[in-house]
Parts: sequence; structure tokens; C-alpha cells
Amino acid sequence: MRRPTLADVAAVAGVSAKTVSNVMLGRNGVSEATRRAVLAAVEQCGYEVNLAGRGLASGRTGRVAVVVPNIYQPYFAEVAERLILALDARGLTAMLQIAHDGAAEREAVLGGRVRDVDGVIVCPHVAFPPDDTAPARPVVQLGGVPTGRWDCVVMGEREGADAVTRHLLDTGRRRIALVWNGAPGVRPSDDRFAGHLAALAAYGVPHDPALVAVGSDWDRRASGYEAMVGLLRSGASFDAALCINDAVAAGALRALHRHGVRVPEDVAVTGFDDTDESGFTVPSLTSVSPRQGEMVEHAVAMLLERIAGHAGPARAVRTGADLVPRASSAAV
Amino acid sequence: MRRPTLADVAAVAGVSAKTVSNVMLGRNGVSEATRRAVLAAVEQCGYEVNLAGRGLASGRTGRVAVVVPNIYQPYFAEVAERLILALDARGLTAMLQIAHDGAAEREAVLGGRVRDVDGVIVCPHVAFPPDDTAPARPVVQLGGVPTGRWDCVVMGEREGADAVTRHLLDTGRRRIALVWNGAPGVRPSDDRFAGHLAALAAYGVPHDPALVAVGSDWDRRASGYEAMVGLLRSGASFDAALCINDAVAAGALRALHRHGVRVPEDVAVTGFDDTDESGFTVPSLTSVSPRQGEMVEHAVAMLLERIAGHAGPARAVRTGADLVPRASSAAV
DNA sequence: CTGAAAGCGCTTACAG
DNA sequence: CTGAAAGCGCTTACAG
Repeated sequence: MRRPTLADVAAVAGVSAKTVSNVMLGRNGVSEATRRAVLAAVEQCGYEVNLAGRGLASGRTGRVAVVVPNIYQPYFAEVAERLILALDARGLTAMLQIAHDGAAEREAVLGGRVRDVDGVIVCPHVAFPPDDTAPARPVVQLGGVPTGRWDCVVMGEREGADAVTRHLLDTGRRRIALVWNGAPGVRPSDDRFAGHLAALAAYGVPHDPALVAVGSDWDRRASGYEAMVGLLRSGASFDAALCINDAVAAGALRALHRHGVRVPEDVAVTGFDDTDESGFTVPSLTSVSPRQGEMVEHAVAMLLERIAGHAGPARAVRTGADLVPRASSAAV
Repeated sequence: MRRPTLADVAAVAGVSAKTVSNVMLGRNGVSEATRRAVLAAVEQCGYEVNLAGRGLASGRTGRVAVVVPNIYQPYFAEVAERLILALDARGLTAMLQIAHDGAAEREAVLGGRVRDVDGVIVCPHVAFPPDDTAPARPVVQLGGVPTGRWDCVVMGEREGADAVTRHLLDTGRRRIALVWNGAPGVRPSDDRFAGHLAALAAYGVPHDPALVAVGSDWDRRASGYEAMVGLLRSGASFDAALCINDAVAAGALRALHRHGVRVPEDVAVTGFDDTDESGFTVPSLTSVSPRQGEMVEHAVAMLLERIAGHAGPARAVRTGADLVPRASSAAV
């Protein structure tokens, strides 16, 4: 059977196609009686609007691209799931895109295919490459470093790192190793690092560069494992390991276990993101919750405003972060 | 600036719109000289085909719905990521849909919105509800119980459960508890269960229903934790726990640790899915790899055939499963 | 091997 | 508050 069209519904309801369209779009200025007749006809025909037709006529697609580096990392999986559901609740369909590297990410945000969506929400890799190309559609960035080129939700990087560092200092740790994301061999310069330094300074504890393990591909458990093995082999002495995320911390926990280092007795370990896994490692993992629900709501709200036509300068909304202490950093 | 259209490109190339269309679609029957001229014009204009226009004219959308129960479970996240990339490699865009319950899943596969995609790949909940509605678009099911209503890739449920059970028996375990997915209180009837029973029978070891913990919402670590606590409290004695998936096994590991039960000395634990996490639990987790790459390739290939018009009866492709032994089930 | 016309199913100004 | 016409950007038969 042929799929019913607007014209079919209009014929059944005894009105013009435009009136049916007005009802489908929820426009006001339709008499209640007409509205009811149209809705009945829609029901009777089993009509569903054809998005290709609507898209062509209106220029709107009803779709939003959601770009994440991967979804094997629980953090991104959780954010992606929240974004999909939040967009869905507003009648928009998410097009989840996996951008494994910076080039794929750039293409997903600035490339030609972007014209087939109404807007883009991107969770960027460490740093979004500077660029002079203007995006074809509104873009909102979730996390990462704000660019000034588009709206951005900035998570509580600094506050979170500050809080977890203070927590370690408060519980007696003094030599805190960092397992960090960034260009290898380069001293980190991000907000989390700044928060960490600020907390150290407030306690009068010096920062030791020998205790920093930096790598650009450290977003898997295996990476954390390798980084921790490297730290242990370096002979550096430390009583805490502040890890860039939970996945890396899980790998670090395993490496410490393997080498007979006790957690938290010998070394405290902390993560970031407060993923589900953090409650189930052995020992359970102290982490920082970035208030994902809040971030997602802000991102979706800003994108909708842009799609609706808001044209002001790029905005930056900042959210907080909450320390979630668990066994891996208990005082000893 | 206005987005360039087919007509713009045609004007620049000095041909008709149809010829440009033929080139864009890779149709043969275009002279090499014309093809080159068109491609140059495309480049010059920065032309990208408008999917709404193509969709309306051709009836094809270039999109495939990928329906999964969630992506917080690493297994589904990994399958979804593989599907997205596999479809992308064939020029199709995935529309990832999260169907948290059976009703949402039914809507995603059989509902009206399905007309906006060319086909559907669904990773179903435990059992897809029987139904007499015909899907509006080709459907391929990945995992779960084949329905006979559409193409299905059946994972090595039986082989996997058989292999892991034999492994436990071979390493001296005799009282194997099951932490299983299913209707609460109902004896499981799925293929994995059958595989488990077959292995037990082959070794002449009786199955003890008192060692089966069944629940319908057991797909999170917390569920495995609770299930294992329940088993321990029941006073049942067991020397192994065969868990329905890695997430549940991770929760079970934690519960055993909490209660002072040693793994693998007192109890062996095994999971299913061979997720990344299984290599990093303490102790590392024996699991079963369902050969996800193979499954995804089969699913995408079958869907493409259907979209291309293949109309034969529902097919079922079976894949294998591989035991991945780790420390949690070491012989003692 | 290429063209001119029609039409996919909607919405958008323009009328009234 | 509603209608008739035009058009969004493409592909599909139909010609030649």
C-alpha cells in the first residue's frame, strides 16, 4: 500500500493540504473544529509526515549531529546516550558520529555533510584545531577548551581537579603523581592541571615534574596500565596518583595490584568522570562527577536557541564538579 | 552564500542536471570527458548533494536505524560503534536509537518513523515480542532469539556457554551457580542455558536449580552485585559463578570480594562478551568473545541485500564464540 | 551518451 | 481562519 500523503489526509478531512500542514506543525490560527477533523483524518489514514518532503520545503531536517571521539569510553557513551534522549524529547533525531581523530572531527563539524542536519553538538578531542572556516550550521561544544568560535559548555575542570587534589592533601598525601592526557613530553597547560597546581600552592606543596606521565592516547584502561608501569619503573616515589579519567585509573589500579603496591595503603588513586565502573573496581575508585545532566541540558538548550535563529556572540556556560570519595583514596 | 545545487554545477559544466546526477550516482554510460568536466565543476562549486532532495526523488534516504537497548553497557556500545563505522564505510549514515524497553524497541522497528530510513538493524532485548505487523523497511536482527520474521545474525550462544562450562568443569569446578538474564523465577530456556546444560550432561554433573539467580534487569554491575549478595545469603554452596555478561560478572566479583570470598581460590567467576573491562578487573575476568566483527559484517551485508531488493525468506546466519580464559577461573 | 519534463511530499509567501 | 500556486533539489521514466 502506498504511504499516505498530506493530500490524502486533506481529502479525507475535506480541507486543503496547507491546513493539514498547519495542524501537523502545531501552528495556531486553526479553528478547534478543523483541528479535530484533521487529527481524525490523520489517525484514519495512518499518516506520518515525510521528513524528506518537509526537509526540502522548509530547509529544516529535524536532525542534529552528535559528534564524539568514541563510545567505548563509558564517559562518552553516557554523554552520547543523554544527548540522544534529550534531543529526542524535543522532537529532534540525533545522528551519532564517531570521530576517532581530529581530522574526522573537523570533517564532522565543518565538512559538507553538516548541511544535512540543523546543528551539531561536539564533544571534542583534547583540543579543537584552530581554523578560519565558519561552520555551515550552529555548533555547540560540550567539554574541552572553549574556542570563542561557537557556544561551549565548560565542565568544572579546574574546580574538580582542585577538589580532588585538596582531598588527597587533606588525607595526608604529599607526592602526587599525575597520569595525564596531552602532547607527550609537553608540560600540561589545561584547566585541570591549573586546578591541581592551585590546590598544591594553597597547601604549600611543591609540584614535581618528575611525577607527571603525559600521553596523547591515554583514554583506555590499557593506557593507564602502561603509564603506571612506566612510573613505577622510573623509580619515582609517590603516594598518590591523580588520573585524567576513570578508564586510565582502572588501568593504573591493575598495574599497582600487579606490582604489589597496595591501594590505598601505599598509594591513593583517583579518577575523573564518576563512571559506573568507579563504584566496582577493587578498591572502589574516588572520582569527580562533572554533572553530566546539567551539561547536556545546557548544550541542547543553546543549540535550540541557535537553530531558532539566535545570532549573538559565542557563549560559554560553566558547570561545576563534585568530588566523589571512595575507598581508593581513604586516609591511612 | 547560497548552497550550490545540481543546476549550478550543470551550468558550470555545460551539461544538463541529469548528467551531473548520473555522475554523482556513479552510473555508467557517461563519457569519460563529460565525467571529468562534471567532477571539475563539482569541485569548483563546492557542491554536496542535498539528501532531502535525493530522498524525495528516489525514495532512498541513505540512512539506517541502529536500535540498541542502551550504550552504557560496553557490549552494546562496542556493537553500536562497529555498526556505525561499517555503515559509514558503505556510504550509509547510522541513526542510533536507544530503546530502553520493549515498547520503545517495537516502535523503533515497526513504528511510523521507520519510513524515514532505508532499513533497520536491531540488537533486541531478551526476547522480541511476537507480532503480526510487517515492518515498513527491511530489518536485520543482531543477537537474541531469531524470529523467522526477518534476517537474523545468531551469535554463538550455545557454543559459548558450552565452552565456558566445560572450562569450569575441566578445572575442577562442580557446583556452578548461574547469574542469568530472564523473567524472575522462571527457569531459563535460552540457547546459552541449553549450552550450559549440555556441557554439564556431557560430564555427568547434575544441574542444581537452587544455584540459579534469574532477573530481568541484570545488565548492570550493580545488578550482578545484588544477585551475588542474594546467592551468598541464600546459604547455597558453589565453587563457580557463570555470569550472563561481563558487567554482571564485575558486580559479582565485587560482592565476593566484599564478603571475603576469594576468586578464584574459593569461587571461579566467568563473564560473557569479552569487553575491554574484563582484562582489568581484579582478578582479570574469564569471558566469551562473541566475534562481534563477524556479526556486524553479516548484519550489514544482509541489510544491504534487502535494501537492494532481495525478497527471499528470513535468513539466519550463525557465528561462533571463543573462550577467553583469564585469572578469575584459574585452576586451584 | 545526453536532454527536457514531470513529479517526489512537503511548506512558504501571497491572497482573500 | 483557509485556499491555490509555486517551488525546495533531486531522480525517474521517456525521448532522441
